[in-house]
Amino acid sequence: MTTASTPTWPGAFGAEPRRKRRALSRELIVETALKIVDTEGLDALNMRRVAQELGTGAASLYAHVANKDELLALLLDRVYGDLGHPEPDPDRWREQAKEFLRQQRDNLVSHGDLARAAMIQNIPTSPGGLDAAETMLALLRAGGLPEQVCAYAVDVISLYVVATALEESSRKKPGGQTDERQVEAYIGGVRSFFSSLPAERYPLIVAMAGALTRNVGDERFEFGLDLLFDGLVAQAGRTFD
Amino acid sequence: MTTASTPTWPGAFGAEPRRKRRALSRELIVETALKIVDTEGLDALNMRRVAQELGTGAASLYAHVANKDELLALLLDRVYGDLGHPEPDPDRWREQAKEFLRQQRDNLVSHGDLARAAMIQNIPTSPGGLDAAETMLALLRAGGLPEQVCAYAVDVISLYVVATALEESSRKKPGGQTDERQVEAYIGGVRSFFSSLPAERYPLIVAMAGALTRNVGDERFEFGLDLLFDGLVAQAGRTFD
DNA sequence: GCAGTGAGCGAACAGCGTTCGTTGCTACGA
DNA sequence: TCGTAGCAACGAACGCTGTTCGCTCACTGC
Repeated sequence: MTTASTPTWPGAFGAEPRRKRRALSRELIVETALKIVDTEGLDALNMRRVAQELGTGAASLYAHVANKDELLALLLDRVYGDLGHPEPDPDRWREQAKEFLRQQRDNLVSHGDLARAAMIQNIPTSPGGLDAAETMLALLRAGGLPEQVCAYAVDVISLYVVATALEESSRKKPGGQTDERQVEAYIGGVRSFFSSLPAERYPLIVAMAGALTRNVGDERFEFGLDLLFDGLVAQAGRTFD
Repeated sequence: MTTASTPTWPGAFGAEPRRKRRALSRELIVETALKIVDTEGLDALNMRRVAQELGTGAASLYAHVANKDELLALLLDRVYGDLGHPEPDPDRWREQAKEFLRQQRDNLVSHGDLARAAMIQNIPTSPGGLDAAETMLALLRAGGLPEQVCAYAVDVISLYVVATALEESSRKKPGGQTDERQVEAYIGGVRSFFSSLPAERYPLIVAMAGALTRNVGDERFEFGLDLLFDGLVAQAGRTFD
């Protein structure tokens, strides 16, 4: 059931941290799980760890959350729920859409490698995910694109955002803050790997090692966005059936 | 080490299936694992299951394979190794590239939900993956696209292929063959879910439920390919630095 | 014919998600 | 004010996972 009974909260907030019976709730569990993902990464997230953080046992969580998959879905829903939903303006739809997607990506990368969970869950079924899809569809429709083009496009685009977020997050240790040194070291490692390959077999990869690992701010992400929207506009005249 | 010592193969092929000491090898293990993924899906793949299939224990596999991650990498490498690599023709580069990507996708979807493993492994480091990247780069360069555009594009494109394969495979039960009935049932379920949503909050999703779940052959995949290549050509004039 | 080497292997470990049966607090009715 | 019903919380356990540890023993080179 989605409606958890309202949690009782006896006494002042945080007054008795070690009272025997803590007041658990979906929200508290999701909050705690998100904190773990933020600081230690998705791999460190397990039911026992969440329970430990709440000073209880894993079994207690199952009164509020069906299973780990549902917990992950709730995490994603929470992250997608943090998005602002602009009013579509036909004159600015493209920039609005790009801004919306930037926000979506930033939200994801700010929560460790949570994007990895989003990658598996391909079709949005949670309120937050549906809200995001609805907003994106509205922006595309505001651009005057045909219905079927919008339908196909919304899939490709959100896929790109999630995948980019995943790639971005994989460059950072689960530690947390954007240590520029860390990212640079990772990129450098990949570049030297490409450079070290046999040039007879991989001439282009070797020659383009620099271009392939270029990492200047959000240039890569922005390139993909422009590519997608240019392609989208070019496909606008396409007919179906 | 990548060079496994040449496996001894005593007697005729399959002559003594129940001799005490089986001749294991990387190839045999990979082959067996791939068979399991094909027939039962990626979730059913574990070391004990592979060992059981080979009539031995899980521990025996670790003499040939470092760990499960390496096994997955080997599986992916094998699948990517099955690709044909066309000679780039500047007059036909776009159609060649599209055909190459279709092949890539078909290879992936023909092996259950193996694409899920490919999704995590973002940067190709195995011979097969590098071969695919090299070929794709050659095709893009044959199109006369700038170096940095090719570098960014090869990432976005291969991402799209893998993600599409993943989505496709998630529509089938691990059972195996493309049961059209099954896919239709899945799609229908998603469509009716979209239709059943509250129209006040999700007007576009409800109205476009049909378009969003349209599944006519490879139209969806081809749409994405055309979108990407149109966008790519549009981005060709872009300058960097 | 024999010693030595290393693959094969059973057993075990630590960790995972999840379930079971019990406990004990809390809110409510008598 | 007391008793009790209901249910969240909980410890322990189950079955599964990937992986490691030594022992065994068949094959190889001498």
